[in-house]
Amino acid sequence: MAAKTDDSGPVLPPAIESAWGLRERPPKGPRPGMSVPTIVDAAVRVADADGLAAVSMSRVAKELGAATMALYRYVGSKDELLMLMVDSGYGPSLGPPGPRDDWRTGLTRWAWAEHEVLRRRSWLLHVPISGPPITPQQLGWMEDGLRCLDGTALGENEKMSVLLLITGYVRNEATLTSQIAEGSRAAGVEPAEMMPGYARLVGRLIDPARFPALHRVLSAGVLSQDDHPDDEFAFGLDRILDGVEALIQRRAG
Amino acid sequence: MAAKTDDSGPVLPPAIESAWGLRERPPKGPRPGMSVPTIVDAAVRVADADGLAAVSMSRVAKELGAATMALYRYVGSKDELLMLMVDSGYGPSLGPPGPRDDWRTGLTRWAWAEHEVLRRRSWLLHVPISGPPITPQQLGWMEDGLRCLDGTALGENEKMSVLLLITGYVRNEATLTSQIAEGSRAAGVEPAEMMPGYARLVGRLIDPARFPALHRVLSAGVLSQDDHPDDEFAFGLDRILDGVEALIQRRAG
DNA sequence: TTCTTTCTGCGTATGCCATACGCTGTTATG
DNA sequence: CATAACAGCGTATGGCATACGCAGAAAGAA
Repeated sequence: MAAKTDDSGPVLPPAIESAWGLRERPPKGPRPGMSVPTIVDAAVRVADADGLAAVSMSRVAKELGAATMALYRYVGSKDELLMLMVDSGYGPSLGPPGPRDDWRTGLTRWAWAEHEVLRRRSWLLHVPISGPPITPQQLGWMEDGLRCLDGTALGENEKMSVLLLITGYVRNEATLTSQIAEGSRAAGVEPAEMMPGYARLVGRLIDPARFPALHRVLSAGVLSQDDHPDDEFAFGLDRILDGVEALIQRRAG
Repeated sequence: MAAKTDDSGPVLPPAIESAWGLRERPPKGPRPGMSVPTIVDAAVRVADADGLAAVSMSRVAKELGAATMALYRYVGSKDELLMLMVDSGYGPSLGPPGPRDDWRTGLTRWAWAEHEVLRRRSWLLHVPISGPPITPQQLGWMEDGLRCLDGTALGENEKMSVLLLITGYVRNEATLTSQIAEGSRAAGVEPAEMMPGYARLVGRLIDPARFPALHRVLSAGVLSQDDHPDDEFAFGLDRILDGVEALIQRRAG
């Protein structure tokens, strides 16, 4: 009744609490043979090596030389493990922007950092996200993004909207390129041949009379040429930041 | 060797070919008791009623009064069924924009149409997408989007980028609101209480010294107030279209 | 010391899932 | 009326997450 200023509210699963450094080792009982971070690291190792689909409780346990059910002493469910994998997979945030950087420089750096993480660990895109972030490093990334907008005249809600907009864009773009990579691996085709193959397929399927605009796109050979995907990313990002800039100007004026 | 101008290229699964109206009924053998559309409709009915997780081959078969394995005479795999479910779930596209509409009016209408579909059928967001669209109605939506940009000076590749940008935004925004809805249902909480609960939780977890910007957001009560989510959507959409407008102006000038 | 509590590790079992395989019966054509 | 080509589907396989409860370890209480 008197102990903690708990405020009640939603209760965090034990494994997540341990990610926040709360929760000490219980006084009795045998010494734990593993720990939440050990398990999460093993799971990340599996995902890095063989993709998210290979991450099963039994596979992670095997990676640790333990039995499947032993893991459940540390994580409440596979979903919980996935949440912790995301937190660990993103890694620590970059830290706040340099003091001389304007918001656009900062957010550009921020977006590229996430872009890079998702390029290296595309399995992060396949983890079903079930809600807003509650893990320490995830919130660290959010903090960094907010810091970039510190000097602007945006309202706090607008800052959040801007971050959501950008992170959403980064994830979408990463999803598209990872789909090409994974599709080419599955079909045993060169990645550079994926989009041309797709263009030929669609061209064979559609009637130019019913899909004139699409037919024009195909005829232009747009899907067949290989723009460097990083240029494509930078292009779209600048489009979005232009929109943000317009908003910031208006709020400042 | 001489028959069709086939061009070879990737081969389409039979069920997808049937969605394009290719593929006639074979001359011999018993009359089929069902059809690809029947199965897809049943699957969509299950998803509408109980969510995507409830869509299993056996559940869909039960819906049709058939045995599980009977479905495999019509669809090659569950993934194929999912692809067809997406095509059917989106429904037919709106059709091209009115002849007097400018690109911005057209794309706004286009984005809101997808927004509405995803609001009604949030399970569409949970279907893992494995590549660019190859089904008729999906390509119909793409055609409509391209038509909106017909009068502009954008290159064909830029038109595609713009559509990808917008559809990505629509899906992201829909994902966020659907997460709130699903989370509240899972936790047995009023939807309006979700974000305030989240804000309290994060406030309890973070150290204001290490997360100053985030702390400021929480103090502003931003996450607690219930902006009408449609306003939020419209706001972000306008931000993106501002960016597009800047691009179109530059190309026109 | 010995007993008790509380924990860890994990073997077993349950119930779900997608789907490979092969049998039975149907249909239209030769 | 024989036969080829197909539809329906029963059965079996191998995967999965995870509920449950037991055996033994550690640390405090007696």
